[in-house]
Amino acid sequence: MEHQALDPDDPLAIVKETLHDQVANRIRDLIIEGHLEPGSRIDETRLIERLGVSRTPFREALRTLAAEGLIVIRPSRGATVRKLSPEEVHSMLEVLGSLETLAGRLVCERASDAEIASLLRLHDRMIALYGKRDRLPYYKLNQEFHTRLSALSGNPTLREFQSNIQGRLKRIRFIGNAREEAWAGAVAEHEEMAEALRVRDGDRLGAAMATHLRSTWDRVKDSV
Amino acid sequence: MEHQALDPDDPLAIVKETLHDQVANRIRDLIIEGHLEPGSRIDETRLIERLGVSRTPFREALRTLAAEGLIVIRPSRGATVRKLSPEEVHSMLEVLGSLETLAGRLVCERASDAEIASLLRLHDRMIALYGKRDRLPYYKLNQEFHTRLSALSGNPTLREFQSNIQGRLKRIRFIGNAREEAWAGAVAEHEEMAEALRVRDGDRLGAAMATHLRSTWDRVKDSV
DNA sequence: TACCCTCATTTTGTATACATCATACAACAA
DNA sequence: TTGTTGTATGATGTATACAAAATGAGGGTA
Repeated sequence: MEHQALDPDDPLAIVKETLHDQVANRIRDLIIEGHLEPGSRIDETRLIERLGVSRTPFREALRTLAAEGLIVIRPSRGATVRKLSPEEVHSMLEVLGSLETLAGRLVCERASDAEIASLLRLHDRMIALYGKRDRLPYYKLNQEFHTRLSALSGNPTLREFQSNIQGRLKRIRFIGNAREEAWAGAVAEHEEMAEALRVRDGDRLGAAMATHLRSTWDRVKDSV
Repeated sequence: MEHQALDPDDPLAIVKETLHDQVANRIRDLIIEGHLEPGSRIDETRLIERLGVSRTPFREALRTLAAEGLIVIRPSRGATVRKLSPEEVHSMLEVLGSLETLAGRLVCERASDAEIASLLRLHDRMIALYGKRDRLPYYKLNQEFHTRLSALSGNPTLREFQSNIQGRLKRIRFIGNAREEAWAGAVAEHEEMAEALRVRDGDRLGAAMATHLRSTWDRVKDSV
């Protein structure tokens, strides 16, 4: 007899997480939080010791992260945290722009009124945080806004890739809003996105997303 | 003293490939060639035996393939070849359309005349093969055309994602051109793409790519 | 017949041991 | 010196051993 297929949305389901998944998540966090710097070597022995796992799940996690583009493994030479060149960052923002433009159009076509309302609520909370210049929560909500927008496109592949690129750029984009006028610019672009959402104008929202991501490049290009 | 960074173009360089890379490539081929059917279980024991490797590199390869979206691993339940729902196929073609639209525009902006000429030569060879109804070589050249177009966009991220989606859809798209009129339609779309390339009209090429991938969905949707 | 149990078997997850390779450094030669 | 070769050390790659979990086949009960 086979078990029922697990429904990941079922709140009763016990989510079983294997060690390599836990390790992968942990290392992802270490990279994002800056404990592992881009370009730096990942010392297997030391990290294994600190994480308290054996090499097998650890190395499997490394393979996953490599496939995700977060680290680079060179045969017999170990793994390093991937260091993005400015060109690579630009290329990612270019692709992200294309993806989120599509997401914007799809959301206006397919999302329910309730879903759009929830996006707008997220937006309002972001604006409130901007008013208080509360940078970290704003940043997190901003990430969530883009993630949700992609999710609500109803296109799982779009969602997957958006999430992947966002993951690769997480650290860099955090730096982006450091300057006050850059942050103000981003907020203005978000206002335009929110307005397009309110009137469900897919082309307008798409254009706003494209503009937003081109501007994002302008905001971060000097710090990469 | 550190080794010289390997120049992959140096014909003298010994390309070192670890076992898990070889295994990953091998399994990719097995999936594409249909020896491992979508939805079917991947029997670790048996496959390991036939490949002649131990479990460690094999399982690392599985992790890589899972991150690429080719297989699905459920904790304690083993791996299965990912079976795409029609919705997923559609979502991938939608994203691929968006990516290749961007690629088309970028190629017209950035590629050299020689590069565009090489794309057009590829196109001409495809047409010749279509004239002979030589399906397998046509299919392969077609894949290469799309791959090269993405590469010539000069955007490495675009290239990476295009390649990923193309890999996931390889089997399905092969089925697509089975019917004669479907194939003829694809060829007509490629003629339009070639013409846009000749005159370096980025918007026109982008539009042609978008149309092409929407039509691809129409061609494959009944067989997924 | 349908529905649990139980337990052997198989399969998967993890740890560890062994093999191979890169790197650093010392000894030597030019 | 300067460059080259040999060698030790540590890190990476792979195989195997052991642990834990899932699966499946009876066998009993309602």
